[in-house]
Amino acid sequence: MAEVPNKYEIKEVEQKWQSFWEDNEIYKSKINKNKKKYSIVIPPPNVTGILHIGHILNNTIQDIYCRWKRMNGFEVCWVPGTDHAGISTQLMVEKDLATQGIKKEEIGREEFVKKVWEWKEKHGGIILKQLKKLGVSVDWSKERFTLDEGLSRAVKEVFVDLYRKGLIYKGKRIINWDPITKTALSDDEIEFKELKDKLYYVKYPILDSDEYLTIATTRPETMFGDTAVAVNPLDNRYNHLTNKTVILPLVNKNIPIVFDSYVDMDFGTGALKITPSHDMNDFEIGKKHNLPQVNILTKDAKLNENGLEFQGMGVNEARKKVVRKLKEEGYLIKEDEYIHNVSFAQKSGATIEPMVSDQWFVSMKKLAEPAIKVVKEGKIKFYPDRYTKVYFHWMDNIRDWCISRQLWWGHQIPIWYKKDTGEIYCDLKPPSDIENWIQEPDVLDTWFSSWLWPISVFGWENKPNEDKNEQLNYYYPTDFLATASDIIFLWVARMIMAGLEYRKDIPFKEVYFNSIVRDGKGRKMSKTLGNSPDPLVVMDKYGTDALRFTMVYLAPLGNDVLFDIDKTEIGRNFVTKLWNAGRFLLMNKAKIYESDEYGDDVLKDDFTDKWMDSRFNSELEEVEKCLSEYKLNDYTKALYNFVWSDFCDWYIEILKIKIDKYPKSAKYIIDKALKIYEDIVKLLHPVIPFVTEEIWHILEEGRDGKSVSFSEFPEIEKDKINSESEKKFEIFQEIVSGIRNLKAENDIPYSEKCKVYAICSNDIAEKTFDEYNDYIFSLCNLSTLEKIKKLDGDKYLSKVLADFEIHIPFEVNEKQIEKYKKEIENLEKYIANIDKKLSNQNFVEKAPKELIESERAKREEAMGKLKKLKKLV
RNA sequence: GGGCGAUUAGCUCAGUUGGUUAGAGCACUUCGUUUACACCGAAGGGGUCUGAGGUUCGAAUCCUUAAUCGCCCACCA
Repeated sequence: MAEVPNKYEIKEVEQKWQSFWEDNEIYKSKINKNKKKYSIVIPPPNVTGILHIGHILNNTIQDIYCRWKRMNGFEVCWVPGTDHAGISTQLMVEKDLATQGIKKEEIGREEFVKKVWEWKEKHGGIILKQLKKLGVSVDWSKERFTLDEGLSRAVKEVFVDLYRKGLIYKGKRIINWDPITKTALSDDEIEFKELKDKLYYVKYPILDSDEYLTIATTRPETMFGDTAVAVNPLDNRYNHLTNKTVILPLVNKNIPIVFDSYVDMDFGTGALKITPSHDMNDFEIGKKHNLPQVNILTKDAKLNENGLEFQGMGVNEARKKVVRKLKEEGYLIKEDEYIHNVSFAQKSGATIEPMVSDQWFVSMKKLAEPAIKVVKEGKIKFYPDRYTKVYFHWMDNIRDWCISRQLWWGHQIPIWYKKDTGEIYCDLKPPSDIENWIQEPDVLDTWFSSWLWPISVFGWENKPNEDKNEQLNYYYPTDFLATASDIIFLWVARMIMAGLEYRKDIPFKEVYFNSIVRDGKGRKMSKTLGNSPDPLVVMDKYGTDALRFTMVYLAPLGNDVLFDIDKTEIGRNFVTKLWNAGRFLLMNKAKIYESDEYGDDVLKDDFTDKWMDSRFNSELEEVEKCLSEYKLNDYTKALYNFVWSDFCDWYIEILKIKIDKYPKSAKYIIDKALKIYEDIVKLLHPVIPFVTEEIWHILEEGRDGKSVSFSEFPEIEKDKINSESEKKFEIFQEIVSGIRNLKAENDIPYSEKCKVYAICSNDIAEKTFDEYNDYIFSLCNLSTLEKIKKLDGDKYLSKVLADFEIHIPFEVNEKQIEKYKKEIENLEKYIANIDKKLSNQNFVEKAPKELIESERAKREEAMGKLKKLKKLV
């Protein structure tokens, strides 16, 4: 038998098993047609990112399912990998080069991309090493990267295919321009922030008239791009301005007044300046009225040659100067304080400038239709369910997806323009006479590779031959996706569309949106606040199992988790408790096995064993239910309570008495307990893999080279669930707690052995008492425990329970009398309440019979108690 | 502006289809170092469920409404 170490050496043990799992590649998955498969693809983190606390929860959830399914005999395949994260990575490298005084334009595209790859080799993949420490049971042999050869090929396949189907087009549109990274962004990559600004009222002179038309704007500096002023056709103030023209101040250009119902009469002056090149709505109005577009900004958001003397100024500087000039020339009427929303780039933080430019788009409507259908039909389920609504709302109003990015790091678009004719060529391979062509310089949005992830990771390089791709046919569709809810549109929805378009099948069956992790005060984790704990530090301090357990324990489905480092104590303490329970059982086993005084006098399963069998199987039922319904924190909570309270506080405590009392049966008693313990360890393995692996190996010799993660998950034995055993045990607990309580209330130390008389109130109490009075005696530390029919004399401390009266011979004190009185008062209130119900005609007529019966029973019980209590006062 | 979620003990949260004297963990109080565990054990105090209406024999639970907090979508210059 393996030696039982005293202390659980967290770091050492976790390190040992992590290496064992990895070195032996035990989680490598092979196609096995005889087994049901269970596959998951990891949400690929940024290749240069580092592990943060949110990753812990997300990956632990996936790991729980992989380990659980594996123990249930599934062929489990969890594919890891990373994302090239176009914008973030390019920004990072640009910044790094800047410290060396190098600008990317100086070294050119090819050299720059080389530098990014070097950066990726040097700094990339750290996050995967960190995930290894977390104990994720992924198949490392299948690791992929969104820019590796195979995935790049898949991206091209899809681009070319969509282009040929007419679903990808190039268009001059107004897009979100990020002046820092100098690229277009999709609508989903920007966010709005409330800003305190000014609303300026500027008058535009009306041609051939003394009149002015006053407009209100927050962006006077864009006036150089104005090509009209719009008013509402129903606005009586401006009826007379039909076919009139205004003179654009400073520029002295004539622009028309147009009438459009879009204009809100109640806002500002009811007159709106129209800048089609630099405002989303103005762009639409401009198109409707055939207005020209005048671009006034350079790619880094400075005024261009159209900006007169303001050319070369940044937007903010230009605004100040333009306002000053307008004031000087008498065009500025007033300025008001104004709070409005301004859009920013999520990644770079730049203020977005809407600009008109040539970009590539995916036409989404047609792709969205089947993707809406599968969710409607319940083929894909979201947890929590409310995200289906969010999904439908976005999908029903889907807009075309701007996929071109003016970056260098990413998949360059497989489009070539003929130098002389401008003819467009689109294919996987460049044209043969490449010298006559120029490739589109733009790269694709990072999500254009991510949306293929569940397909492409299985080796979908060669679409035409996909039928022969065994991996894909076996593992696709995947079974489960765990991700954060903020990428439901960016990623989840698009994967569904891509899956249906390219595999004619959903990419996953169930989507779990895990909680957002916040700090203890409910604030978002952020670098600037410095409130984001480093998971590696936490793992170091408390152990990886502890962190995993705590995160899941605290994270309810659909709500945020408030996480503090200190809270990891929950998991750490639990792991220690589990460990110590095992240590205790094994120590006893060692003692018993080396002595021969323990014979065959076997005490077959007694009431505690029957109770434990029943409880364990109910617990197992609960565990399966929680896991299949994705109630992960209930899964951990159920086991936490079961292990701590039922198994340790009651079962093991009684076991101590049992082996003392029946030494000859000790072997049987300990083995029985160890069997339950081993099953508990298995139930906990999915969430705390390290400690359970260690325990499993200590429990039995000869498990070298094996892993608990491939052992069988316990099966429910329904016939062992027995409500009578549980009821009896509850009555037993009632009297034990009652006596302890009575002692404690009266300052009788637990160590002081005292005398207790018990009167049983019913048959089942009588039976329970007779059978188990030895245990009651020991657990309460008594000198005598006697069953009586009637009490003699009146010098007792007493307690009336549901099934028992207990009495300790003692001088009665005032304090105790007060207690009785208070309890009598409570009982009277309680009974009055029931009487009120029972005397209510409506209740008696309408309530279900069982309920009325149970109310009557409750009343009777309370009355009994009351009578007995009254005797004591 | 539209939608969603939350509001239960000092704190963090459970509470299934309306029917329990409303639960847990942490914190707190008292007792306890009895040979698994002080990262422990035993016992205890503490809430009428954000406010106001309503439905019902019966509401923490259903409806209406208000307030507060949070999130998502839209982006009226």
